[in-house]
Amino acid sequence: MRRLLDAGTEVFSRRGYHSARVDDIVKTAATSHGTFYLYFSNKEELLAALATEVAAELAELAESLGPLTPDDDGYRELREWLGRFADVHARSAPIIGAWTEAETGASEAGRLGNDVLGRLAASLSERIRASGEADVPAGLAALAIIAMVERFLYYASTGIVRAARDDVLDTLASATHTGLFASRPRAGVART
Amino acid sequence: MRRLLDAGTEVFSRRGYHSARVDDIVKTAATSHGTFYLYFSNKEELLAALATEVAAELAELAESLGPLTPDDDGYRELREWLGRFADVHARSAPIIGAWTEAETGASEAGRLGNDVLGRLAASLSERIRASGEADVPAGLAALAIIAMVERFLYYASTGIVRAARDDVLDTLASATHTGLFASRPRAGVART
Amino acid sequence: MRRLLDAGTEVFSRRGYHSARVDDIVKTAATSHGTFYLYFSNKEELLAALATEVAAELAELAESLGPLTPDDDGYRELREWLGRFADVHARSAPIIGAWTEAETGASEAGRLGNDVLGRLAASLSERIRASGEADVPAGLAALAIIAMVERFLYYASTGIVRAARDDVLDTLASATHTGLFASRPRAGVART
Amino acid sequence: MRRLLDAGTEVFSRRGYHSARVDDIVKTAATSHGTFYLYFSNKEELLAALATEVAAELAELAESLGPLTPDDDGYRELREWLGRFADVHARSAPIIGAWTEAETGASEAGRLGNDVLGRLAASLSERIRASGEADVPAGLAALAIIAMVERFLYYASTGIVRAARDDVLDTLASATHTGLFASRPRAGVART
DNA sequence: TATGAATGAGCCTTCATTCAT
DNA sequence: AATGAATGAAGGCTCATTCAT
Repeated sequence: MRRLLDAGTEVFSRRGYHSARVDDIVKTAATSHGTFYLYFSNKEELLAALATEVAAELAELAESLGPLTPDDDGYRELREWLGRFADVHARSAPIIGAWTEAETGASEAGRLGNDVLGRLAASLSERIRASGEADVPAGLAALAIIAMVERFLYYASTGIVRAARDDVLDTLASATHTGLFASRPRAGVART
Repeated sequence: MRRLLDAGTEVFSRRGYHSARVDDIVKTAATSHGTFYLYFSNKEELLAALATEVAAELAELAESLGPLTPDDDGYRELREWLGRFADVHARSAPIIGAWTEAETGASEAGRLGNDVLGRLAASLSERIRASGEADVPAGLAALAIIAMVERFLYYASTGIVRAARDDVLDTLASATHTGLFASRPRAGVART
Repeated sequence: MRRLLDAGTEVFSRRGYHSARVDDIVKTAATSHGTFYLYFSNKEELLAALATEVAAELAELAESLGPLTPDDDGYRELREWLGRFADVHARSAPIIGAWTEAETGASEAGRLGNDVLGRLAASLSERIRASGEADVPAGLAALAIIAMVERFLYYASTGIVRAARDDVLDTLASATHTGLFASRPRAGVART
Repeated sequence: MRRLLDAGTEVFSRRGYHSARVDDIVKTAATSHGTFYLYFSNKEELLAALATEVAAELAELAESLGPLTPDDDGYRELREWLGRFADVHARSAPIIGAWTEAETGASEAGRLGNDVLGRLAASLSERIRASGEADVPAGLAALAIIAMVERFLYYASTGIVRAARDDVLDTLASATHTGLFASRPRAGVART
């Protein structure tokens, strides 16, 4: 069962939902089709289990963020957290991608994404609020930061961004810290 | 042929690559399977054509960005450009998603993404450099900003972020402008 | 499509519903799986189509019964009709058997049997009533006669009854005619 | 083992041969797959055992028929016997049906049916012969009567015939008694 | 150019049977 | 004797692609 989950992670990550054949998973796990359907009632259910695992990891990650401050301590905390984010992201992104592709109904997938990302954003907002600083970003801004982190890590994993891990993390930490503590809303400027 | 391209856009956008059946496309276009294979030698080729179209639109978008300055004019320019980005993104994202899902080999897909995103990032860098301001972000930072814009628009389209279009654009313009002109690299802080 | 129906008749008759493989049917019809599913959305639907055909044949058979009288003319009419019954039964029984085995829900199957058998029994009752004779059998008795005919033909087809076609028909005609015109209800006799 | 036989009776009766899963039987019997294959070498063998049991019951039933006479005593005897037939039939018919569906080769199934039904018909003939009456029906006619009884009980069990048990038995007793003592062969009438 | 009926390889899923404990 | 996890052959169904008209 663990073997099937691991095999599923590997195969879904490599091929996505539709291209992943149960046969691949079963061969990777070195079991039989029968065993697969003993533990999961279909291909989608295995993916759902993986998505759930991954969502839990991300939720835990959200909790692991310490208090953020404008000073170097805050920066360091952020940068370390982003390092952990990068690790979790490497495992979770392909699974969430496959889950989105499977679209068990946008409802499920949407809810998963909503929950997880919302929790990450909430963590960010909360940790700064805890530091008592001004310029606390609205939920929207926190989500924008999460968006940047998530997508940039994806660029890095794809090779669209070709940079060393440390440079990637520095860039993100810097941009994020700036975004959190130096945002200057321009609401006054006319929209067109 | 145009009808097939449009039908492809619609169906690939709604269902992704694997779930889109040639039959769906053909019915949407009100033609026959035979005609489909008269113009495209297979399902993937139609998608490739769409991806190319979409890449061209994004390239054009990249060119349409005016000079960026730290002042309100620069902000306004940025905000307007982001409005156009949002429009193009709405059409292009599902196609690029489908193209990624199809992954005729990461090579093609990667190259496409690389080209397009690189061009967008290059535009950003260039436009600021043109304004003669300091703090010109490295290519990496420009890509981080693109990442944020792209993903945040995706959040908005999915409903993960539930906000009015103007709020979404304000948030992005603000974060982007800040990122471009107020970045304070922390290279000095020790990594852990 | 006709080829598929004929192939279905042959294969379902020989093997029943569950043992009949779509592959057998398709090979017998000299077509492909694709074609099969072009005309029928699944194995069961083909059988349903056959059951409907067969039900129509039986309904027609019910109508083809002429007036029955106690005399030799009536006997002759009955005997001829039974001959036609035997022919139709030979084709219909295996299909109805397969249909029962498939049990699309006893509802459908039950309804089919009910309709068809009810119509046959109604024909019998009606034709005698038309002859103005006494001893008109109740619907129940008419059904008992149909039961006998149906099952006895089955015995004959299976080899449980090993007799020439004419002997089988004589036996049935005789028993039926007697049953219709010489029934002596014993309602007065105490039940135990 | 008894538990397995009972479970088999229940499950085969409810679902027929092919739709009955060994798992269902094993769960109903509250044992394991391993135990199943300890007593029966395969699914079919369990059914065969049940068919044999049922055949024995029917053979016993055949023996239990007393002497038949044209008078009310004979009628009463017949009617009582039919009551016992109805009971045995309720248990045996689904099993024989499943056995037919399994058709380990028509040979086995045919032989079983042949034996059992032949024995029932023989009993009927014999009991009348014993009464010394004329018009002793040929084996064929006796089988026709058995056919009627069997099938009519089936109609009643299915709901095709919707009548109270007593009405069903009265109808059968009446028709049978008539058939046995009032048959007027029409061998003289020309066949067409 | 256009059509759409036909094809068949491929994949998901089931379930009778086995065997190590 | 009993267990039940594991096996894998078998079969229903889909859908991209072809080709005769």
